[in-house]
Amino acid sequence: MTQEEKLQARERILKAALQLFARKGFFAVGVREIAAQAQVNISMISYYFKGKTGILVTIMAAFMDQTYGILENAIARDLPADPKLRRVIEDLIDFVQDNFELTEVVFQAMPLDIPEIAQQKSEHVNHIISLYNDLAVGLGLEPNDIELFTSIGPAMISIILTHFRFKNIQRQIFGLEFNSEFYVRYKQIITTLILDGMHGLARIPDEIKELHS
Amino acid sequence: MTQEEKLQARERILKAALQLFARKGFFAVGVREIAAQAQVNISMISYYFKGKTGILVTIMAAFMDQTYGILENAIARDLPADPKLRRVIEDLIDFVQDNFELTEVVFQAMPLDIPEIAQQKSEHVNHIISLYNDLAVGLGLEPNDIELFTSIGPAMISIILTHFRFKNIQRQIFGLEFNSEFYVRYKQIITTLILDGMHGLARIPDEIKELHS
Amino acid sequence: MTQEEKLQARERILKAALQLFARKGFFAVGVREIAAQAQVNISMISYYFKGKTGILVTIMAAFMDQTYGILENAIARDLPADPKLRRVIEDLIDFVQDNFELTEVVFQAMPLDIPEIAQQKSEHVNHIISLYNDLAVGLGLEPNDIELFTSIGPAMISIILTHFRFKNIQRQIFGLEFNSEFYVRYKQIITTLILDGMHGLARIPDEIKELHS
Amino acid sequence: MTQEEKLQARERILKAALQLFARKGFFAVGVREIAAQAQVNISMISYYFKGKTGILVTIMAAFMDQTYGILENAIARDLPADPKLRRVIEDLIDFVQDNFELTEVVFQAMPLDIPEIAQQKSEHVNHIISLYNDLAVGLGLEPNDIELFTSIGPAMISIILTHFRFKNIQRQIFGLEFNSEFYVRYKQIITTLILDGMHGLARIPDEIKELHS
DNA sequence: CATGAATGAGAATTCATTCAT
DNA sequence: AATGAATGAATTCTCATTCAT
Repeated sequence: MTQEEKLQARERILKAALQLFARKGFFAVGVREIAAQAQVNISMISYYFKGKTGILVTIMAAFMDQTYGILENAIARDLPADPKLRRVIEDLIDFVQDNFELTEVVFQAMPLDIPEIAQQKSEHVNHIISLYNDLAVGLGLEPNDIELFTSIGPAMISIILTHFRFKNIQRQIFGLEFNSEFYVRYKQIITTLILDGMHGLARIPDEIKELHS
Repeated sequence: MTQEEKLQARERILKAALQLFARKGFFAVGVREIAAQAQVNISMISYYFKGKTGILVTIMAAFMDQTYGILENAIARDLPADPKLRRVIEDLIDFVQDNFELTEVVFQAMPLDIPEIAQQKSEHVNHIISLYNDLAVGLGLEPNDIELFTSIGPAMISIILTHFRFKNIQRQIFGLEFNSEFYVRYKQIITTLILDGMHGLARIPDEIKELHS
Repeated sequence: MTQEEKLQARERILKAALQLFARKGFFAVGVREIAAQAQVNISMISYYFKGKTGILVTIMAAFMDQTYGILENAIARDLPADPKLRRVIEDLIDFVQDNFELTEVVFQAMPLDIPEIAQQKSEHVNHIISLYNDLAVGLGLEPNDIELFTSIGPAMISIILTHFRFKNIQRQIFGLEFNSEFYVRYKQIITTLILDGMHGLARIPDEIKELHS
Repeated sequence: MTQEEKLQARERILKAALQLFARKGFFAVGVREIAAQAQVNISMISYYFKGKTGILVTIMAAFMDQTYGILENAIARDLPADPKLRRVIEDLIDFVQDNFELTEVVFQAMPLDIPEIAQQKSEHVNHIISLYNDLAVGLGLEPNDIELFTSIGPAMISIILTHFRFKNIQRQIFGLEFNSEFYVRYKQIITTLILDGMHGLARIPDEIKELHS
């Protein structure tokens, strides 16, 4: 047990940091707080991660590793476009539900000026856009339509994430229980919202043509 | 001029804080930095706002004042459901575009543990849900379907906001110019996405019925 | 009195730092120690000097300002070479005696890797060499003989400084009192040592010629 | 080879410490840095030297051992005073050139408040003064003229050392190459400077007598 | 209204050393 | 003999705020 605990010091720090960053934001959390929650000596944070920012870098890397795997698997599936997109969305919902804190921290960090993660940020965006292109073609959208991607790309994940971000506030206000039944319906709502929305987008050019004729 | 500038000290602080909070996050910004950018003595922040958190409270209040006005006006319009929703979305896009920093700061702050703004946060959610109900009915959705609201309510605004959050990153990576032409198309994309998505949602119950028959 | 003390906070920090740096070395002294001795809040050090290294930068600048003045005055005197050099040396001894800590700190810092003072260091050396050239000519030495300068230039000041560096050790060991009588003789010893040494140097070329003939 | 390297761990620590202490000063260097440069585990420093200060004590002892040998050999030579002093100086220059880091570290440490080396420091000074007396007599100077010794004793070594201390700065500024040709001339300059200076000192009493007559 | 020096608590990090393995 | 994780004290610096002027 002691053996086991000692080996897990690094992991405990990561877990504690994830919880705290997600709840309070990266800059609002101090290393003392992380160390206390991880039941670890404060110095261990610099020892393992070379500073508070190092934890964030590690978190970003973990997020990217995991999401790429999920998305690539989903896209590789041999399915028609609609069910494939539906599966991608469902997988993403599962992922965000299972890794809400991870996702939240990353999305909080993305638009902030934190030089240490600038490179990871652009790598991530580049990676995501290549995956998006694969999906877009199947849905009748133009690939490499960067403007379209910048309009809806980040929106896809944020639609999902936002629900989880506001879960706590909504639980307090509405007294809702977000149980598994809720999430069965939630998945249906979100997949419908996105799929029908995307189909609508695919029709836009025609409508414009009609408009102009 | 000097006279005028002196009178604007409070405004300069607000403007500087808005910029910095949006770019770096509330906790990452110090009062010294705000004071420097506002070209104001540090003490003025405590003097005018009773502390750094006071600035945030003021910002939250300003956001709420403005958005309620816009939404209430939009909803009061005598229009069919679809065009009305379209106008609401367009108005929101205009608002976020014109007040990106304000919106960004508020959305950053919403899920964070900051006691001083807790009350404002729940007031805001309650207000929004009542406005949502008015719109939902017109679209054939059940009013007071809290579960549906918690699923898509926050998503609506975040779809829009996320674009603006990632604008800077995307500008750097893709070299895109987000000019007025872009935003004409952007509005069309987002309204289509949301309207078609919402219509899809309105059909769900029927599909389920068919499924069960 | 309180008035006066408050205004002197910056000066008290400088004085305390000077004493401590001279006695223990720059890196061996902590800001807490400086603040305690200066009877000043620790934060004041960052406030006035932007950090511990900032104190060193200020000290370096003060040393350079003062020594340039002295040397330029000495060199501008309308005197034959020998008495002029003698006066320069006597002025330097007076300066080091009056400003031992200042000189000691600067000479300790000169050969150390401290990036923040790198520029000051090279400015200083460049300035000194131009002053040296003026003196060299009068003594029958080649000006711009960089090799000669690098051999004896730093030695001149260190001859003087070293006495003061070892004063404390020697006082403890030999029980000497270094009073004003001592320094009258000291001046005579050092000026003789240097003048006769420099004259010897001026004769070297001839001796070499003789050697080669 | 691995075997050999392992046995040299202690030596590698000493060598690394010497380099770093000389370049950055004793207190500016941390054990981690030493261990890293020596490619040795951090604990080894405490293991072999009982702490960072232990390295300094070892360095001081090594310096004293070596210099005493050199000076005693030089003084034991059966030569007239002038050539003997010249040889002493040349031997010292050779020593400092070959052991610059050792000398630099010791001279840096001499005036600093480090209790662990206080005893070594006074032993050293006592030893040096006895050697000085032997030389002084031959040059026509009074032995046991402590005042004279305190004036010029430390100066002798510092004249030499200072050149090496400022070598790096001067190399950067003047682009000089300090090759073996330079040091042939350097030896001539320094021996002349010191010998002629010392002869001048030997004449002082006469001049004073003449002055008073 | 405005200043800016001053405060003291708290920030992150680095330190030399120890200890179980 | 050697490792490297762990410690806790100490490091420098920054924080938001206050107060006398």
